[in-house]
Amino acid sequence: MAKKFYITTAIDYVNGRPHIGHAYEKIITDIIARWKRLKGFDVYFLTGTDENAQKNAQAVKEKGVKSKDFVAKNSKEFEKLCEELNLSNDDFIKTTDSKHVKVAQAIFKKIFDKGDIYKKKYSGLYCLGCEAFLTERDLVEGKCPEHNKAPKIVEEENYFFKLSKYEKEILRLVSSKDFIIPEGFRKEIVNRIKQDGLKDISVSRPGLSWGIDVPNDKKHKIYVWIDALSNYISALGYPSGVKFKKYWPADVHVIGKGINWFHSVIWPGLLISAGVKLPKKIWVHGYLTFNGQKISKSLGNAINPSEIISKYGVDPTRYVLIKDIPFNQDGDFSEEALKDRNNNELANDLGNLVSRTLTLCEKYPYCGNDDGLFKSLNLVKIGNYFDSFEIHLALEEIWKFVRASNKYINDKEPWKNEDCREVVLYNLLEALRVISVLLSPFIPETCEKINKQLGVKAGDLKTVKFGLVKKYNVKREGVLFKKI
RNA sequence: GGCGCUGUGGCUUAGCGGUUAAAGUGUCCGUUUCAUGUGCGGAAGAUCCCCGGUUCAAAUCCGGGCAGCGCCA
Repeated sequence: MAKKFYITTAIDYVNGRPHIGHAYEKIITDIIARWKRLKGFDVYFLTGTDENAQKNAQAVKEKGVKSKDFVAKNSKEFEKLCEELNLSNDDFIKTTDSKHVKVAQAIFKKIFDKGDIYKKKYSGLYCLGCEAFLTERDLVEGKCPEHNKAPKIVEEENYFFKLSKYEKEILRLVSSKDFIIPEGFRKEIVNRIKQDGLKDISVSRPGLSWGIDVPNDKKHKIYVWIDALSNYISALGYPSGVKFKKYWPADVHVIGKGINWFHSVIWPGLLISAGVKLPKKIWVHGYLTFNGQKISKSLGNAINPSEIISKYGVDPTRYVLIKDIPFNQDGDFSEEALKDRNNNELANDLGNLVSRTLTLCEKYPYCGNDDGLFKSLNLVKIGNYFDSFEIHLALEEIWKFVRASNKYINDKEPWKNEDCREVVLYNLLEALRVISVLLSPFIPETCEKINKQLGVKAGDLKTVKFGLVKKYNVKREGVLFKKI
């Protein structure tokens, strides 16, 4: 039986439309999911939307629309984005789904029954924008620096989770080198726990009209931790669902650096208390800038990925978002970079390679043995890069083989060199077939087109070797990438 | 303020203790036509942020700065 692999993205707030940062996280997750499928894993890939956040209620208030309509409409945008990005996700969870509501409450109850949730009065400065209590030190001139609004003094009675109780276990967990990657984000968490320790956290909010009721206490709503994080198991049908039994624990949670603490500390705390197995890995990625500028609504530079995709195509969009952005850093997205990458790498290197090869193969026969082209394919290196989640380097390593293939045609000159023509053309066809398999996690639509022109079916990783396919049914069909 | 990340040719990235610091892009030159005005070859272009230290040897390790960014429940 195939080994399972469960991978998730964070769920997105639906108080606004998707931007390129959302697209980035979904794409890198999709690439890992597709790669694991190539390796023969039984993959489950989850993404979705967080619809219960207080921010949504605020947005509704500001716009004067019906909350359900607002949330449903925006959530649809995110679902549409998944299709546009050609994601291979197996499910799309919404935290307003009834199955999710039940699980969030079940988790709350489980932790409560264990004695890890208690009621306490709390007074503090509450910022509506942050949906959180702030300390005096956080304020700048008496205002929340992020939202530029004075916080209100609020006294609340809240439910608290005994996170402090699990400090030792959590510290041990995050100290493991495999749990949080890249290393820098792991250090951040470890140092913070060692330095400040863990305090109990509030897991409810009173008097809200929006969100999931605390079990047996309708005056309170479940706060974001338990609500949002439990999507990863509610989607699988916790506690008794077939999928839950099969796929949990998650192999990787893919998240942005802003929510590392919640996933690496609070989520494990909740799971330990609830007696649920822990996820194996948290993969933290950086943020995107657009033309070198931070993406924000106030700057008005939030870029709509749908527009980019419809303008340039899904694969150039996927490609450029991966190629330039390293594993442990922030990255920049610009249409200029997309244009350069599209023209130079996708169209000239890959598109032209396919085009010149197929033209020759339609004219001349091909067959023979490996004559050295495959030496430039380092599959081990590619695999290692994937294993360490350095997918931009994996892509670069695959590209070396694309370039080597172009050089190979030049050197061998099969159009005039009859002696080696048959063998060279066969080597090229095999190279294209293999390239198509290896690139399929990154640019799946293009690889389907290549397969179609070669007359082969999509292969898995076992098919990445010379000489596997003997007969091709070559049919050239237009260009793969238009120049921009 | 505490903690952390990043700083390599014009640009985007590799390298992370050991030959003349690598690749792509951009610029310039040459060359080819099977191919999408594509490909291939070559040239110019780097005080590897700064200052110290460790070492036979440092872009790479350590300390201290500077700059950009992030996290602080």
